[in-house]
Amino acid sequence: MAEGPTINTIARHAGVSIASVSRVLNGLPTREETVRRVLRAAEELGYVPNSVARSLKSRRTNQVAFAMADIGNPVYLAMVREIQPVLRAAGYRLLLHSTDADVADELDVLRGLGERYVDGLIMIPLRVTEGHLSALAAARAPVVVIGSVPEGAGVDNVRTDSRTGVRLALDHLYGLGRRRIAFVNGPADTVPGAARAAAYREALDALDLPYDEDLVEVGDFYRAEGARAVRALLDRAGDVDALMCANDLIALGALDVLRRAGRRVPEDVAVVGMDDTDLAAVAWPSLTSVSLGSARRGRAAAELLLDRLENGEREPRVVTVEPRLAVRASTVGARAAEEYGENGAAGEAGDGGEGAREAGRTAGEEGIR
Amino acid sequence: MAEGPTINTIARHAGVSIASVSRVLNGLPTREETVRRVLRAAEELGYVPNSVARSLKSRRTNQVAFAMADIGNPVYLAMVREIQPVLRAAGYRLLLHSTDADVADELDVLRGLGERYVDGLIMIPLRVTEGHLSALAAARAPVVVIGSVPEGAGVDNVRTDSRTGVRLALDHLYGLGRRRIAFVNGPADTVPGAARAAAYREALDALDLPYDEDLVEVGDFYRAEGARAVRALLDRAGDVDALMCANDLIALGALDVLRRAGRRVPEDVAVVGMDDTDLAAVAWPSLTSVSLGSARRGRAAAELLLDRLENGEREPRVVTVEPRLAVRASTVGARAAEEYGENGAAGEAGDGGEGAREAGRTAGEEGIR
DNA sequence: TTGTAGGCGTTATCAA
DNA sequence: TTGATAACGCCTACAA
Repeated sequence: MAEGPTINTIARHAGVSIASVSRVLNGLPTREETVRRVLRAAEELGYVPNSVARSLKSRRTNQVAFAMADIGNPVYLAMVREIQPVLRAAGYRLLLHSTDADVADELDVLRGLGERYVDGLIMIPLRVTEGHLSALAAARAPVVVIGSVPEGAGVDNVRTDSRTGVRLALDHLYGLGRRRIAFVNGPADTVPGAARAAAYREALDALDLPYDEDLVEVGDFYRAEGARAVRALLDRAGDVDALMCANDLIALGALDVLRRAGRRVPEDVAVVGMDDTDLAAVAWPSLTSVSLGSARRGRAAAELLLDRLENGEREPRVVTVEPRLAVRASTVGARAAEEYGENGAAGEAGDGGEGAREAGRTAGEEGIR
Repeated sequence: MAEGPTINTIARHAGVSIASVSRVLNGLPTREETVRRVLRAAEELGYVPNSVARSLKSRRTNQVAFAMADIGNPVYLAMVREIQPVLRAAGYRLLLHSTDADVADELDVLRGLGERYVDGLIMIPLRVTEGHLSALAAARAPVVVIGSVPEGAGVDNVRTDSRTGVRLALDHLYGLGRRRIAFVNGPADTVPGAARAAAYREALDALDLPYDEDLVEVGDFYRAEGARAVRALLDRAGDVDALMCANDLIALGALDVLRRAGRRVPEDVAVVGMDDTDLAAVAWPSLTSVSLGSARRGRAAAELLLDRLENGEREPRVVTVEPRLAVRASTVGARAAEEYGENGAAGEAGDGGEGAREAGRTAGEEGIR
């Protein structure tokens, strides 16, 4: 761990000034003889430029941060997987912040931009408070927010459209002849919780189905909670023939409970999840799920940020990613599901940007394919 | 995005020297009046110290990098989830490198340490070449390697023991009365592939079971390949009564094929995976899997690195994480599996360090629980 | 073509 | 207790 050589060391070694060293290293016009001597010295000494010093001078770190609640969440994970290569290709390193869905943490991250340890930030706030808006306005580096943010927040914004998403699912279920379509939501006081609840009512309306309180259960966005909620639902409304779940984990819990209750999926009860995570394809029966385009949102966010880093002064932009329905066995049965193709959704990563990259052979430690 | 204030700005504002500003900001003894003026100016100007300048001076970045093949891989993901909070608690930011399992990339990361953009590195090399060894020896910052590394490599090292892992699985299967235990491996020329192949032979030996070439199939570490391999196996050795799969994805592929072939799991064929990823608990039937302690390995690596950052000169240390068997339905049946507890393995995160942290409510975008 | 010198924002030393 | 000043490693006018 010897102290590394600096341009000073090289200058001495090569018998030139540090300015010449810098010039050579940056490819500025220099006498050939000098170039040779500098390069040789650099080579011999194993010189590597100090990025911190360079950053201080250039005011760029070539680092970008991504802040989300928890990297263990498959939705955020899908985003990271897209964000990382895009940034990397542009020469940026990726820094990860797990905010644990804590508002104070999120605000800290925003204020932390003043430390200038990154050139920009992609963030998914749990919810958007007043504090967020003022912190965003005062941010000392470009920020891209994933998740809806009010007009005039002054930041680039990537959204999805859960309204349409829920609508796709309910239309699908309706088309399959389902009429008693229950809804299992997460907490109503979260942004997505509220949005999805509203979307459910709207979709029912559009289909001319009555809104029945007995068919709605609110729990949390976890598997165990999903199970609990579905048990409650079945007790209360034994005639449900479809479950719209506010995310895939809830849906997995639903599958567990239905299986134990002896209800066949999808014959007796069809189940739809949301987010179209990797888990949907692994579940049995495989899970029909509304894709909210996590990967595409991640990619879009990265691209917006890069663009803004080149071009700091353009107007803030809003990108909306359209939801899709990934049809699988939990609504149409295993046989039909195969006809839809292996996973229903048409290439989540979109536009030739392949989501699941070839990872070579990691031997027992591989991503899903 | 106005240029931020520096200690110079504050000094002018407060009518003191930059030295005084620095002192106050660092809590060094200062006259109270001066403290007040500096703090007020800092407050008014919204001063935030520039971490780049600070790093240049202090020669510490408070950043640590984690380099693995692909963050989408559930095994690495489990590691990141442990590494992140440990580092964060110690005041370090986490930087992510996806090497795509490319040796050249890995070496680049090691050489890149010379840029001093991080204080240390945790890395999982795909395989350990000569190049790795010399790059490790020349590394300009402390490195912790996850995965076996030869004695004398001079770096901290976290390992698992796949030998024992496979042994646990085969003992379990044997105990259930299985005698025709096939093995589905990934490429034999990878480190884990080779290790697991050897472990399988050894475990057979220990059980006095014959090694039967027909019972071994080599493919890749993916679900589709696992499916292919198992089809081949069934064609060739229809009497297999158990499948030892070299990772969970292969095992998932196996479940698909068995289901289609009308073989009941576990009644006709028991299936064991490896790595005990989140997917194992989601699969149906839920998958018995050898846990190689991904989370614990991650945590151990982070702790080793932190220790070394405090104490640069101690001897390199080797930590070995013991494998465990997570028994689930794919070997003992759904009913019995429940008696083992929800997922068989006794708290993978170990030692009170809870792996699956409460993530609050992320509303539709949650990790598995 | 090259070298000297100043500055990026901090910290730390040394006089005053 | 405070201020001037010199680093940290690099880049870049500007002068030679």
